[in-house]
Amino acid sequence: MVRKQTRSGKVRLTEVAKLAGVSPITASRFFRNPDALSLSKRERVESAVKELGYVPNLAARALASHRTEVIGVVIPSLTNSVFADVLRGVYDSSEGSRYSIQLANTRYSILQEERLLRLFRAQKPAGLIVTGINQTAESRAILESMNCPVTQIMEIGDSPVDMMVGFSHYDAAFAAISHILEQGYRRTGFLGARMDPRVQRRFDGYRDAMKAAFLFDPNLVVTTSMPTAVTLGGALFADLLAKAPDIDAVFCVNDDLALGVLFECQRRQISVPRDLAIVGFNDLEFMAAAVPSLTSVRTNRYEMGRHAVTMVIDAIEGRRPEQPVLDLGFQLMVRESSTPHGA
Amino acid sequence: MVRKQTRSGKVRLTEVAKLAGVSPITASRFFRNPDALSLSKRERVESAVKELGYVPNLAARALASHRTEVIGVVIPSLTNSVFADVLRGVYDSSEGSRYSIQLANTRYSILQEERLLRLFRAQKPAGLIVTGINQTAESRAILESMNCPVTQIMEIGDSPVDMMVGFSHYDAAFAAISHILEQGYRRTGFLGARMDPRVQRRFDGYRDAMKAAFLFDPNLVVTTSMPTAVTLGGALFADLLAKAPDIDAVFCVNDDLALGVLFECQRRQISVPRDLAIVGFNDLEFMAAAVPSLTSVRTNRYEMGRHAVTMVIDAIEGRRPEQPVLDLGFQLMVRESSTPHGA
DNA sequence: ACCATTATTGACAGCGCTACCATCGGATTG
DNA sequence: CAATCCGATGGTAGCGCTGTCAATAATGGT
Repeated sequence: MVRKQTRSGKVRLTEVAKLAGVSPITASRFFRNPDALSLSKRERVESAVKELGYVPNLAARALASHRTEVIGVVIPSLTNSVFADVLRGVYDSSEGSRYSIQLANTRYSILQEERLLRLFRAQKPAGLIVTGINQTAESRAILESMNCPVTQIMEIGDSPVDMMVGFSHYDAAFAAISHILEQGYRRTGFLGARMDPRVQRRFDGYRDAMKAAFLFDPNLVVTTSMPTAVTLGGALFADLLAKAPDIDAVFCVNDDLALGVLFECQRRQISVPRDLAIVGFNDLEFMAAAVPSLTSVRTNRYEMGRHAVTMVIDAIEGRRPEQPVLDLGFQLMVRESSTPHGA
Repeated sequence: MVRKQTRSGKVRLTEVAKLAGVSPITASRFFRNPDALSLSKRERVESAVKELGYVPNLAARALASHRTEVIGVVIPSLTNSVFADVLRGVYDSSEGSRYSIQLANTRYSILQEERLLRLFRAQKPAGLIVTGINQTAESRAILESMNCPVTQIMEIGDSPVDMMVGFSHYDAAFAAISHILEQGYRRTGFLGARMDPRVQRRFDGYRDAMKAAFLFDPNLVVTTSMPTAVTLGGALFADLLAKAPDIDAVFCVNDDLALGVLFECQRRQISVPRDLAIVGFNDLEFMAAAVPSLTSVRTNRYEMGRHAVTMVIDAIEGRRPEQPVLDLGFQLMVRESSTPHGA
């Protein structure tokens, strides 16, 4: 029975209303605000919807209501597995809700970001999730003019456009370096790739922690604007060794680099952690499996994605969080690669 | 000047038409089929669009035209970095086109896939990209009823719904095993996680290659339905060693497992490749960086994403490829982990 | 020069839904 | 019991765009 109607062509809301014996507008309300209907009508509409296999026409809905049920997500990279985790959280949270996700990729270009935001504005999204806090002035203006909830993710800062969920990269790096220093290492190198704003803040944390111990030395720092890669970790480490042969520890801005360093050490017969400590960032799954296991800073990427969507949806539906900035923190995962005397 | 109009509110096509001195429908045609306009009108409309900062209302367009410019992409996982690469290709190809991507995640459930396809049907996408060739009968029926170009990706098979781009997982695994056997290894184990259809076909390739050499032994096979992970690679390898202590090689269905095996070998002081050969699948970036470097089967994931989108867009616009099935092949990347006597 | 044919253009009528406001009955109040 | 209010429901009028088809201008062939 269902089948026949479905096949015969489109079922409109009018048909549903007719079958349920209500006006189209009442049937419409069934979807947008079911609580406003009396129980009897609600049931009749519901069964009519089921019987006819009605599927709302989203375009018509958007046109008539001047709203969409799309949440835009702007991230800088699809390659970086960090964002894969965030996206998993985003999609997990959006499933089951009425909202769908529209993804856009800036490739780490703030101009591209501006362009994408302009595109999004034309689509009138119900909410928006953007990465980081370093938007251009124009981008911020667009965001503020959009008149929809916005969540900035990955890091937190002082002047949210609207809401934020993230953590302090500075603090995380500072904590990692403090741990290294506590273990007795003095000459800790810094390896950085793709120096985006968040990586830059990790560097600041490194620098300040080292300076606080009067151990900062520019020769210990090797960075590149190239995108990160395991191979690159080995290469940067080789550069670092050339500049500062006496290093006894390396802080890598991400785990790929750290793995590359570990492999390079194996190649050069450098004993980890005896001759060299290695600390990474993000705590990807392989860090615990490596031999020796690699210390890292765990970041709650999946939760970031989940919360970002939840916060946006809540705000869309009028339930604004009392705390617009959510700090998800980080955990220092101390493992063999930085504990020469055991953990 | 642009600014004032933009800010003042919505600019509709009517306004553009008025400024250009043409009828609204002519202005509309400027977007859908500019070649149908005379040069003078085209130029007038174009400059009016620019001057007013006109942005089309997609909802109205979709409602009036009964079409959208959305390409649906259905993949089984966001975690698996294999799909991250595919998605990169997908997004790269779609940028610059008029089409936008709508992503959906089945979590390896063909029932979820069915549900998602039903959702997509309601949205009338312009094209669709789905993963694999193992859809349910119902899913196939939906796909066929959708009346839009469909590309199946990741693998190829005999009865495409419409188009296909992928490679033979069977052949790839067969080639990998042939290489291992050529190197003189006899007892090659098989490690498999998340035995989805494509992984199953890799197993078939392994099994047949081993059988052809009269070396197949069920004790050499360890699989699990758990999702893949580096740690899991180590665990599965431990199981395998327990079942068959005399193995001299391991074929892993993906690179994460292979890396886990390598680490486990380091832990157990098993020399690779002298005591054990390791071969992975996909050729993620770290495989070349590992010590020893790890042999793998390179699959062209980024290109798969790119081609899938290109093929779908071409088909939407009436340029159907003469060859609906595109085999992107694979490359065996022979490295230290499987060449005891040097490469 | 005339007619057939093709390139351009425009008028009209919706697409399917919801915003807005009006209505109506019943509960609440003094 | 009238006045008031509120919750539930319906009528009307578009949202901004494009499909369809008719009208017109331009072109070419004889």
